[in-house]
Amino acid sequence: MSSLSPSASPRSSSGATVQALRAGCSACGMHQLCLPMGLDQGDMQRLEQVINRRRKVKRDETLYHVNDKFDMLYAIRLGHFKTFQHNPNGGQQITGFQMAGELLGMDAIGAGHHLCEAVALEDSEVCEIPFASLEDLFRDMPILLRQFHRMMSLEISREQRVMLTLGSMTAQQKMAAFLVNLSSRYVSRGYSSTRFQLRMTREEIGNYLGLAVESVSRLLSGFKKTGVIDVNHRDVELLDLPSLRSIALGSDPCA
Amino acid sequence: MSSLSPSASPRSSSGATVQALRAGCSACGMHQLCLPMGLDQGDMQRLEQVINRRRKVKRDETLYHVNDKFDMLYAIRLGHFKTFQHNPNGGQQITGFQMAGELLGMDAIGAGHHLCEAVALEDSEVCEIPFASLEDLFRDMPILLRQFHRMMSLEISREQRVMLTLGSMTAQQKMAAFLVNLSSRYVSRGYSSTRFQLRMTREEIGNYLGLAVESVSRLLSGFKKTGVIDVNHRDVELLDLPSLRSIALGSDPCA
DNA sequence: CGTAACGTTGATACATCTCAACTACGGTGG
DNA sequence: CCACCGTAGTTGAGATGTATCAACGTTACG
Repeated sequence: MSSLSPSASPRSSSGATVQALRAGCSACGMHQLCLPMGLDQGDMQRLEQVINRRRKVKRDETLYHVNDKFDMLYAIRLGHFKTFQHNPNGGQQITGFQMAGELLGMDAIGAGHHLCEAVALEDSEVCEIPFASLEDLFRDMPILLRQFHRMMSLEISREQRVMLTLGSMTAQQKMAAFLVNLSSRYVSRGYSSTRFQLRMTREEIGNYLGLAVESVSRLLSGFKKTGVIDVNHRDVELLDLPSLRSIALGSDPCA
Repeated sequence: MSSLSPSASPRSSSGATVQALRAGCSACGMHQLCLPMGLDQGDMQRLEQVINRRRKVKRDETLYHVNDKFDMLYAIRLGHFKTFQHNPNGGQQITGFQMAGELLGMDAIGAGHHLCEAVALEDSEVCEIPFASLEDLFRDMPILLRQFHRMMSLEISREQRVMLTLGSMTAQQKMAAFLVNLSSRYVSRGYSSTRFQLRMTREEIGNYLGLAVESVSRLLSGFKKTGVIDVNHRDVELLDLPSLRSIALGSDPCA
């Protein structure tokens, strides 16, 4: 593929499309969750200027590989990703599922190159944010800096919750916690808290939670049988969110 | 206890002691690992000025609790800590063991209050760094900012490695990886790569690795029997670091 | 329409936990 | 200084949650 298609030029007859492509943070539905949170109009425009382009990433396509040089952060504009580390046996350990408004690549700042791989779970779109330019903005945009620190910190605490899950929960608790977590993240994006589609395979869920595929399947079937959820393929409905929460907390109301 | 002992006053006949107490980052052995890494003399002094005091934390004493308001980061000057989350059953899930030169509290920036608890594993000492003052310094100390980002990022990738450990390793691999990790951290602090003291109990190791105490004990005994390590209580010697590494990677040379 | 990836369900195996008994150590008070 | 006691650690035997193996159903897609 060519690195720059002709239509990337700003002058074009189809103004609307280009506008949409050029449209930056202010027009993005994720801007209260993402890096521009809290910025005024002027600062947001300055931020938009450093985002050199938006990039479409097709399903199963890799956004970055392990050992790729780090120079960009990626803000997910649309779609879902998974990030994973390679374990020594050639397998992978998924460290997170990311959705619109979340930032990818923060783990690479320290090492200068990527330590994990990010793959799109569906056709997606990210904003490329050159980190060097972002650092320049930090100098005189303290609100932006603060939001960046917030996002890094939230990533740290997210991972701590995953450790808690992996280290001290039963399979059933893990599964319930996983569904509850997805639910709350969709809520904060304006979607239903009870109905959503799983963007990942059972195998990916199992990998993430430290469970076998078969266990994931059995657990979902079990939840369905006891009526706390309904599942058909990737479509999930959380019929009894409170019960699901209490299962996650270790008290099984249906035991 | 009184909040300020008389000897905290700068004027004192025992100049050396006071000097040591006042002495900031430049005199601290950890300064190439910690926040001041890469700063010139002047910048380091400005950083020292915002560190309002050093605080001793006795063994088993809590540095901060869950829900404590966040306003400080803590740089460990001396000693060891554990951080843990509370799991719903009243237990804890240890999310990390921290040693000198490492930063505590970064996970609280996002929420504004602490989400985990930090407890000293031995008599320790930390530098209190008011985060608001640190943010002020960031404005005109880009090198400091960069190092801060590095440290946050490294924390994210550290946690990802723990996820890999918890999610896809056998008990034996976890234990080997744990020892190898401690080893490498002691090396970068100038200590032996093969001889060190465990600062935590078997129970804490097990909790961290998602294993029962008894399993930890059996694994250590097993390693001792096959000659890859020597253990006596908290004293460990890694007799065959390469073997230990390959056990961690999944290939057991002694199987 | 065929094929491969995905998902489900059952039977069995096994890694690790749990329970239990015991030992060793370190601090404390007599 | 010694005896005591509680905590930490070890080891064994048995229980169990989850993985593994195997067979099969289902969906998506070329």
